[in-house]
Amino acid sequence: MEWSWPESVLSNGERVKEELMQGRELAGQLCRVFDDHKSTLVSGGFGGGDGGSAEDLVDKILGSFANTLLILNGKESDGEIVSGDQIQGISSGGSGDSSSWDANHTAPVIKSEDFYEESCKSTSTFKDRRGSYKRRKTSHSWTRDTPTLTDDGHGWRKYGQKRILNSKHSRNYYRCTHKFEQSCKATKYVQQIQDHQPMFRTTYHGNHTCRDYLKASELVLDCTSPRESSKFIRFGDTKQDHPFFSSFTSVRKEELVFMEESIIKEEIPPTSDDRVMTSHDSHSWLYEYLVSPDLTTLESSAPPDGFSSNLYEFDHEDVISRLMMGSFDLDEVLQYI
DNA sequence: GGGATTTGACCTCG
DNA sequence: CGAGGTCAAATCCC
Repeated sequence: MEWSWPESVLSNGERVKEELMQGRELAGQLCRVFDDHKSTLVSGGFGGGDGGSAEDLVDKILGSFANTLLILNGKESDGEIVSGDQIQGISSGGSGDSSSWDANHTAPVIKSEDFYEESCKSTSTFKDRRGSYKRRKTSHSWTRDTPTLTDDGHGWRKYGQKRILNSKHSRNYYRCTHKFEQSCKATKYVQQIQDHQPMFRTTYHGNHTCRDYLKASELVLDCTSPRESSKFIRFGDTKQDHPFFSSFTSVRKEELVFMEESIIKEEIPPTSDDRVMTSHDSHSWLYEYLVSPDLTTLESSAPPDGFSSNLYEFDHEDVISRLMMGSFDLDEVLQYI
């Protein structure tokens, strides 16, 4: 697999590095805040730390990541780099195939009021009219191609199926299980885009504003070691949900093992398309990140038996995608700069 | 019985 | 006007 960073990325490499380094530092601070204020955190209270309140830190961290993505997308020159305070409501930006932001979404920074405008408009006015809704025009969406229907960690309920023009396969529409109880606006639709080698394209819209209690209760934000904790953050669990990251849920080791077993049972033939992160690869990848004790030496940690070494050769879109998923290795990202 | 899925109707927007 | 997105009654399934 061969690829190269866009020129804008290379020229902004230092900025990217800077932003990511800041993000890591802030994440470390945040964990110390959590450590210091575990009891108050449970009751919903956020306390201050040596670098500011947890909320501020979250903002700053998310801001760093968002800025990084903007730089990667060459948006810095447009003056769209934002501070942590501005980051609330950022949804997407970028482009790509296997895991990408909506290409027609040209403005990656939007205000939170814009982001929630859709729900405000669509809820009451036409609620009693069947099939009525506020159709998304410039929706904040991103796609993901997988050879199998993988579990992204969220609960989804199918609410529709539609035959699409010029497409053999119908499109299945899903909404968040907690749409009504928690007013979660996240939706997605899944469509098979290949026949010979089954490939499913999942398009996500909106962010999860819900908390999946079943899964969240199983997750432990272990910040005993800042070193470890900084590499695996579940953004969806922060008090302040973030459109950038909260659509994905981190996956525990046990869940990954279960997922691996599921994949094995399905006996899905491997794909030759190395641009697409297969579910098997992604699971293994996540597993590696969870079990790898060393944040800084991913390259040196040998892949498990049976895994190709080129598992770690991915394009920058995968990096972006995994940034979105809230779990990534900083140094792995930096090696491409 | 309650939650999930199916499916045709309905609505919006390009 | 038609494609795409959503609703909700009917049905299925545990």
